[in-house]
Amino acid sequence: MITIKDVARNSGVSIKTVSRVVNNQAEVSPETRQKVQQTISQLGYQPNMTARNLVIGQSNTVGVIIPNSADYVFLHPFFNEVLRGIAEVLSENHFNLLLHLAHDDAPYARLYSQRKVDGLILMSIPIGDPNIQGLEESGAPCVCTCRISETNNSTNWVDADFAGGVEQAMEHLISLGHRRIALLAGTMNLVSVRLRVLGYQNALRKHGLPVEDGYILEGEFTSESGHVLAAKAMKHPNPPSALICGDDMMAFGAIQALKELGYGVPEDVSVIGFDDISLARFSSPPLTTIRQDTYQKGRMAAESLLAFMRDKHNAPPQQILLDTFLITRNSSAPAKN
Amino acid sequence: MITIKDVARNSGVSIKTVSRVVNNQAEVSPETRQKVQQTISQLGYQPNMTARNLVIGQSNTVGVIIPNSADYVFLHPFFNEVLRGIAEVLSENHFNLLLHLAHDDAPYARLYSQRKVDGLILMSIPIGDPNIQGLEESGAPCVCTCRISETNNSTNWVDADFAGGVEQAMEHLISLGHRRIALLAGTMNLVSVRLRVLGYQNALRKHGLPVEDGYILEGEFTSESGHVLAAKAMKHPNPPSALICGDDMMAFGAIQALKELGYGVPEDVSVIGFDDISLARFSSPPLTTIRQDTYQKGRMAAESLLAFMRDKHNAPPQQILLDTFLITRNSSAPAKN
DNA sequence: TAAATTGATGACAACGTTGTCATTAATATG
DNA sequence: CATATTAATGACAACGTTGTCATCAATTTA
Repeated sequence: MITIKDVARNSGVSIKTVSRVVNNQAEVSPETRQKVQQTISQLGYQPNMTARNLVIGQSNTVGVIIPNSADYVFLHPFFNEVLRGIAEVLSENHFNLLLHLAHDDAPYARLYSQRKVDGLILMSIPIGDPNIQGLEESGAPCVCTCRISETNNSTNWVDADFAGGVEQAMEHLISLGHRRIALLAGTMNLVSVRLRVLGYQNALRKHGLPVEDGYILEGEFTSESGHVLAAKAMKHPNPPSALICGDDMMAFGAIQALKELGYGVPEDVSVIGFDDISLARFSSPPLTTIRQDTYQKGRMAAESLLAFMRDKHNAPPQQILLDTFLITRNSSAPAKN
Repeated sequence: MITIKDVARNSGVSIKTVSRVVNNQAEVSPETRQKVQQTISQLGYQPNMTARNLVIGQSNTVGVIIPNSADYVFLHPFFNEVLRGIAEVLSENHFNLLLHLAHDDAPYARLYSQRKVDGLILMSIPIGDPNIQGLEESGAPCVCTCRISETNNSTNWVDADFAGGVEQAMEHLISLGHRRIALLAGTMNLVSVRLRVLGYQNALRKHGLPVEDGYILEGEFTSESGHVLAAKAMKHPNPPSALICGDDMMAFGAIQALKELGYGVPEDVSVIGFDDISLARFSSPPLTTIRQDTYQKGRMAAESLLAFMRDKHNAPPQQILLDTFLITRNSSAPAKN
């Protein structure tokens, strides 16, 4: 391995001068600079970042935490769009991206305490995650792509407007004449899911509609879960004429279940998804859904973290709410009666 | 920041002894060990991995390279399954995962030269990638989830059996009576695509069928491309009765195009995909496709790399071919005539 | 002309670990 | 009992950088 010493010896200067050239610092004469640069490319020298990081006391790396206990998060189609947004921003800012699966037994705060990363982006952390406390104690700069609790405003977070999105879907359905609308929600230990419920309730209240018992069904963000919950919803004594699903995967499963039960979509039952993943328009019928800009979400999360890291003392926690958009396709139609 | 010195001072031993305790080395008396461990948890000491890595001369990190010039690779649904496989194996082996988008101007060999990673996993690198040479010169341990060239056997790689998979699909279609089968391939600068073509040609030859001009269409792994190519295929003077697509996304686009042109799928035209992504069974009709175990592919790639890194000198390059499986759903049916 | 300032450079410590080797005390061996 | 061996520990160098400060020559200022 070629080190800075080799370069120094070969170009007849001190290691400090080589360091100055490598880091593009001013106080080097043009001749010396050129001589050193020539030696560097001749020897193929590359600075050892580990040594550099040790001295400057940071790693130029950001950790991205993904819960692996809930497999669907990692495998969910929206996940790589967020990740891509994050990766691009980090790359533009010459930061590395350390991808880390959260297990229960490996507290991710260690990534910071052990100086592997300078900050963390947390994706879809469930409420009550035991690692959160250790994380706060460690003092790691941190941004969540979800709120950690509904009321929390001491953390940085970037969220889609889940409540607003569901409200949009409700407005759409209500304007089509639907009055019996069920919500196939995700796991209630996610704030994003609780916010969907909030939006659902807000819309009902606004239009003076009753909150029917058994119209809010809890499940997971998978097609299987959507399948199960849709079947369950239709067994309700007063079955709904429309379903709003926690995400598009659930919606796909729900549509399949409805078809199996002999319901036409959207003739008998309207179905609305959430996310607008790239396949939403290939389902049958093409899916009406609430679009969230997941790529942008990733970019914002990374930018917010970098800004916070640069200016830890003065920066107040940033809380960013991203707009959602109703994409009307063919899975929603006027209510029958 | 608490360092090893603080722990040493607080427990009245030398830093070397603390180091021994931290690294669970044998030659420490039980009493000393306990005393030190107590101080560690009392002070909340976490070793600085940067310093450690500097001394031991490795980073315990593996880089995963994803080309970002071809966006579809990153955004492709199969990608996170591979990544998850990789991430799990690395995590099990206490390695970190550095995710890196390949741009043209940032040669990824530097990740190794600069000691940021101990080895690399390359995903879907196109033929003629200018970074490959620098990578070989750097001597970085390396595994590709694709072959870099058809004939290359000096690199480690893990591949699905693309040729065999397409051959399976061909056998299936031929047994259903199809004789006019087109291949909607991906970009020809990927070895995996060339291997698909190879499988296609093998099957034709085996059954004494002619290679019809204009039946192999080049495109991208996107639904848009599938849409365009399917339309193009059906304009052929002797239009095909079946389409084999480079991946499921293309198949979704192709099915949509066929429907728009008034063809029934599978009554008029059979369509077969590749990958069996989780949504393949939600398309309409549910998609017949060649399944590849992408999660396993990720695991194998990571395991192969770790094995190679442990034993760089003796280990010959590993070349692993993973089986594919035909999943028969409803998008393929007997030929009409 | 002498003193002060500037520019270019290098010697050396520091970052927080681990590796090497020496030292000491306790134990085993002849 | 004297010597050899083992176990436990620590002093110090090393890893490859950057930061601090000193040095020296060249220039500017008074």
